[in-house]
Amino acid sequence: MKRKELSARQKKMLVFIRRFIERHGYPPTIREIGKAVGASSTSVVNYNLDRLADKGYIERVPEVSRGLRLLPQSEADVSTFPGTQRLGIVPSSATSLLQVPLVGTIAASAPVPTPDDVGYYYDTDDLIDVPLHLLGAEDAYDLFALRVVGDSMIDAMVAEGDIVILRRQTVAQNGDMVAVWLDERGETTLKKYYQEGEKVRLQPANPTMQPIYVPAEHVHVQGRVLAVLRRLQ
Amino acid sequence: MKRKELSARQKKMLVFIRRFIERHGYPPTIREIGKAVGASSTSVVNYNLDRLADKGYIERVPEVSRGLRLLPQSEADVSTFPGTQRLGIVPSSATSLLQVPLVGTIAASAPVPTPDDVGYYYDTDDLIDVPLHLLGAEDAYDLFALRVVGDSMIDAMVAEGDIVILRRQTVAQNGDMVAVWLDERGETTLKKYYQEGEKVRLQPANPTMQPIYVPAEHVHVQGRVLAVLRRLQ
DNA sequence: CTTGACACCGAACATCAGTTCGGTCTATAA
DNA sequence: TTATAGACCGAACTGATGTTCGGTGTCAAG
Repeated sequence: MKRKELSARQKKMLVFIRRFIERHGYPPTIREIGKAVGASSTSVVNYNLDRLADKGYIERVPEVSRGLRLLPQSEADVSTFPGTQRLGIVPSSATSLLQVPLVGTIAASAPVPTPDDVGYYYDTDDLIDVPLHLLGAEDAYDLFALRVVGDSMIDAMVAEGDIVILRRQTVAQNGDMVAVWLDERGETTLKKYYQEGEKVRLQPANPTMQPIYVPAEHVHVQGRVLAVLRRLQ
Repeated sequence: MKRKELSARQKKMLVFIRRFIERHGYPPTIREIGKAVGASSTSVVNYNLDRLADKGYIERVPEVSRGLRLLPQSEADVSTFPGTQRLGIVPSSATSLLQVPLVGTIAASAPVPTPDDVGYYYDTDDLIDVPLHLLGAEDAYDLFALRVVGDSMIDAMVAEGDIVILRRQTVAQNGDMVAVWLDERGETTLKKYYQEGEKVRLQPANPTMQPIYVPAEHVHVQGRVLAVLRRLQ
């Protein structure tokens, strides 16, 4: 995600999107954007939205109407985080935290709770405060937290009782720490992910421990680990 | 515009909408709401959205997909929706966040920096945001943070780059996780502390590893570990 | 018992809105 | 010159999404 220069039209679009969300509380449609910036075709807007996504300014959700979200542009620009803009809250990056729903537990013997996109999170009332700095430049969507049960994650340097913050995703980049379900073993584990041809190398975070190799079709990424919180005593 | 008398379903819907916006950056569709709250028909959702609008909780925009807007609620009202306050973004003026000075690094080969080494805490401009829930009911005095360098804390389940939050103290209770300076070895380590007669048993957090025993006079407690923060990627 | 308000259901319906594709224009490189 | 890539255009296509409407069940008032 490179933050490259924007064309005049792309800048206009970005400003319009930001204003629109502030005013309405929901993002504009492609046609609304097109009308605002004087694009004569929806495909032009679609095209430039993809460019904005390429350059890391926005994120798109395919086949979802108004499926746009602004990504934070700098550590100082937390005002683009969801929710803040509409309520006029402008926290400085150094002083804001996010509340992430604690949706269950993670253990070697059980799959990660896979909350359906709707119909799950909303009734959890257990929220974990997470400082934004722990989430890096990530956008703050699709985050959830799990409490570690048992000592089975020790080779990931994760202890019983730790809370892991994950982002729900089904694909991983090499080097990502991910929660994966291994259907052959009936096992959930936290490992670093490396695609190597037909196989996936799953590398424990503990450098003294050995990786395992699993056929790619039997590795189901459940989410990427963004942070681990441990409270002692 | 009354602000009361929400049915169970309407409450659920409201909570869901807030969460959804927080996570996605745009409001849900009628069907997404329906699925979440178990309404079998879109018309039911439509109906209850109108009720929520009547009661002043939301605003609707006709014939616009995801045309929902949450209306600001009074503090009292917001607090009746556990965890939804401020849509996840909490200013630090709330007492839920503490700023702890990052005073240096911790490595096996070096003593823990003392305040004398780094000047007075408040001169440091590197402050770590720590949610209070990670610190328990502790008093917030004499806290400091260290960044872990090297893999030497692996047996404490602490990885390179982790940030440990400590409280400055020179005595420890049995079972406390502490940072100790072992003068015989010229080494700093993180272990669980157990006084056993003339000796101290220092137990690694990793249950598969063996404790070490050190004469009490050669164990110098530097501080007690309250929390560990790990950010990945 | 009848009535009416209320909440809900199911199924259509119309249109809103993202996607795709063939094509044009322009600047730059070969 | 020709070739290529980026930006743009217009139209069609398909799925997503808000709306409407006839109907059911419940409950309390009359």
